[in-house]
Amino acid sequence: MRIQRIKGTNDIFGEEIFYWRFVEETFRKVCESFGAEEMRTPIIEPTELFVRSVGEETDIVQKEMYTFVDRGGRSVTLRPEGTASLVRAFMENSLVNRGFPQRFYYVGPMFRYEKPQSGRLRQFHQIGYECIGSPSPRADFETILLLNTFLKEIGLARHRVYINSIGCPSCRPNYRNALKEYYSFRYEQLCEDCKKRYERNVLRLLDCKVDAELAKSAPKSVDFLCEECRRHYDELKEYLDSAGIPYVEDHTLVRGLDYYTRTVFEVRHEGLGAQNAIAGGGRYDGLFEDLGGPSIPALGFAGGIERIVLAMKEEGILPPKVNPHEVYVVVLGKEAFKVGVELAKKLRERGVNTEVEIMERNISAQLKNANRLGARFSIIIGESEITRSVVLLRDMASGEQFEAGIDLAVDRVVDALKTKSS
RNA sequence: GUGACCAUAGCUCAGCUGGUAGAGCGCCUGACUGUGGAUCAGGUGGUCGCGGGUUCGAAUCCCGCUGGUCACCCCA
Repeated sequence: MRIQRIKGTNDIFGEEIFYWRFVEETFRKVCESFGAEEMRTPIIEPTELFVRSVGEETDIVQKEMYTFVDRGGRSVTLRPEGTASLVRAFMENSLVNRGFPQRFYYVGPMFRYEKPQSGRLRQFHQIGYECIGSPSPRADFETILLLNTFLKEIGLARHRVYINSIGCPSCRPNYRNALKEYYSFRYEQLCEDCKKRYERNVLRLLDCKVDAELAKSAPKSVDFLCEECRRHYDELKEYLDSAGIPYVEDHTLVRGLDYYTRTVFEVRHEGLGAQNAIAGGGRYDGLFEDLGGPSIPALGFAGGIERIVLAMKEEGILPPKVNPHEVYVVVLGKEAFKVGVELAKKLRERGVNTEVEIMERNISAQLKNANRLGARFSIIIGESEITRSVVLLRDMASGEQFEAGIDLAVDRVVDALKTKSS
């Protein structure tokens, strides 16, 4: 058997690549329009980084990380998410000195050892954004606004923004106790997994699908918020309302990463199936300290490119495409090839994507190839053209063709492409 | 990690209750020896995912493995 790709990974090419480029380029554009700069961090990090940030008890750390020992005996991990790396990089490069706030975005592959299904792969790709330094709900608002703007630019319509507040270290213990009390009376009704969660992390009980009914009438985190958290949450909603950004309060929304404080949010798409969260994030005011740094408030989100692309397809959104074969240069013979190469060079300098025949085929096969590739024009160069210093210009759509001097041919093709495509 | 369904030509699939492979599309060639897209003719193409078992005989039945898909779990 031939070697095949690793389970849960994908080759991306052809039509698919245009969706990806559109998502990535739109994200870059939107982030930069909000004042964010790009950051690229290694995809491999010390295992410790994720254990301390994402949380020892989380599923990600417990069973989903690509962790191995390198040749130097160090435990390293393929990043399962982007925030930890960015925070690490922020501290390691002393970026505090640049003042606040600082907005960053990133694009790249993440790795989680899970069983693949629709919208879930072992190597998947995220676009992410982090806003560092502001404790204000205005930062939360702006971050959600940015995400919303991006999704709108992509063209998505059938998605919803869900928000919740899970409090801070001072008020969450109260809530946790209330939840424990609530579930202690219903312990026997819980599914096996939830019985374990009851001990480890009660908050997780809320997003269990088996016990969803119980979660509906469970105590809500928003009812246990301290004064500060309460004000923060209310103000965020005020800004969202004022800006006309639609959202739904979901009191069962708790995220699977331990570093979140106060605001958490998620965007779900209705056309997607089980894995319907296309983006998610929240505030992480304690993360810098958890990683041994100063206390710096921050928040951010990540979106899954694969899932966003699925959502686009679901809604019938087509990305812009690039035709790498606008012009096909048909050459008949060695001298014609030399002339064709020169002509192609001039066209490329004018920004026209041009392919020159290198298979030494007959004219019929070359035109057939040009047609298949979707060339708008073919330029035919044979011996009779060379002796008269002309080329044949063929419009592939109409089949019309005429002779032109080489320099004139370049101008005419460039003009024709310009008028047609605009 | 658990479960269900699936795995035949480059692609989409057929192959009924076991008798050692077929279609459409694609690709190549020709009709059209310097003209593509339509049509027609011909050609290329598969140790039927891998390994084992039952059988005179397995693509077809059974078991295992690998991979895919979907769901659980969790998340992007």
